[in-house]
Amino acid sequence: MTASPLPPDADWLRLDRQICFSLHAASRAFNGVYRVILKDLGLTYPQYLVMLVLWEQGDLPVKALGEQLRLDSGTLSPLVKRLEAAGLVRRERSAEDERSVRVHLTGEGTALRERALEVPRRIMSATGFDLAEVGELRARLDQLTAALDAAARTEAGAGR
Amino acid sequence: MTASPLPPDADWLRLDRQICFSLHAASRAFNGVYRVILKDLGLTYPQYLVMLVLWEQGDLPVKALGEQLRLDSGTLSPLVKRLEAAGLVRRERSAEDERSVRVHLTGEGTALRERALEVPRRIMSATGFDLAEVGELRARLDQLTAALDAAARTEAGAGR
DNA sequence: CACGATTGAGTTGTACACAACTGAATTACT
DNA sequence: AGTAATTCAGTTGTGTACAACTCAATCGTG
Repeated sequence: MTASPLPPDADWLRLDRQICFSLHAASRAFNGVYRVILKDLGLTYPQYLVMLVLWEQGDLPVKALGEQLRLDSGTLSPLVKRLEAAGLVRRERSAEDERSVRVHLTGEGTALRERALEVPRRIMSATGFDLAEVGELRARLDQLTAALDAAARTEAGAGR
Repeated sequence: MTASPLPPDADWLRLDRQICFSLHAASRAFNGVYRVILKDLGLTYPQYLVMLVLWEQGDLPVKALGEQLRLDSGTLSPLVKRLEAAGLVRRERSAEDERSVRVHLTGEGTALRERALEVPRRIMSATGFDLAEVGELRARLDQLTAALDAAARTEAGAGR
């Protein structure tokens, strides 16, 4: 059947290409700008995220880092090892719970914060957005993430 | 000096953590939902993007695929090879330009489109957004991407 | 026609991201 | 107390991303 060149569903495929491509592209573009700006600091974008959390909240177990950044140990373990190799953090087995590993900032890691302070402004200016627009976009994205996370759990078994 | 616990710049670092984390998380959440839905089709999210372009536009050289998806040959070459290994596409050296490789859909690759038609609706429902909201977000993201791309080129030499 | 520059695909090396797994430590339950 | 279930970090394997590079084919210019 269906020799029609463009079934009605084709419009949906086109739309899907557009939206998922837009998000994918935006994420990679963001990543690219951070890559350029963070090169001076010797950090990658995910490494910068980890450092931001540590600067804000101090030493944390790997587990807590993973919860805040939604990264699992498979991603975080080697990443933190690279930060350690760079001399920015130290890893220490917790005394109370031998399973847990706390990530500590070194002096060098703490000092790097001073140089990182200019990063956000450079990013903001790169987006061309003002504070309100950034806030609005962020709210939208968080809403989207929440919906997608909820759906991911449901979809796992559904769809058949 | 500066024993003050939170310099004014700290607010910017916090904001930066929020916005870049939001985008990062949204992108990964989107990826996660696609991963679940595309598992039935045996495709990853980037592979699905390639198939969408091929379904829409027919056979294309690797170069054209890369331009549309903003992926370079380092990413695309192995990806297309995996699609070929899965029997969905064929690669053929172009006759006119021996440097160029055209990616052709196989019968199996073309047939897969039928099964992919339900993907967009499942994604849409997972987002919890309606058509207008998706369109608005997409416009915002494209605007952001354009600004970031322009800035990336400028920032390369600037910032010093 | 010749030759240097450019182009298209592919390779190499590094760094995420994540599923699936391992192993050790801790907790829960009986 | 003693064992099963859980938790935390780490490892392994696959698949992107992307910079930097190679190599062959093609183009541009003299």
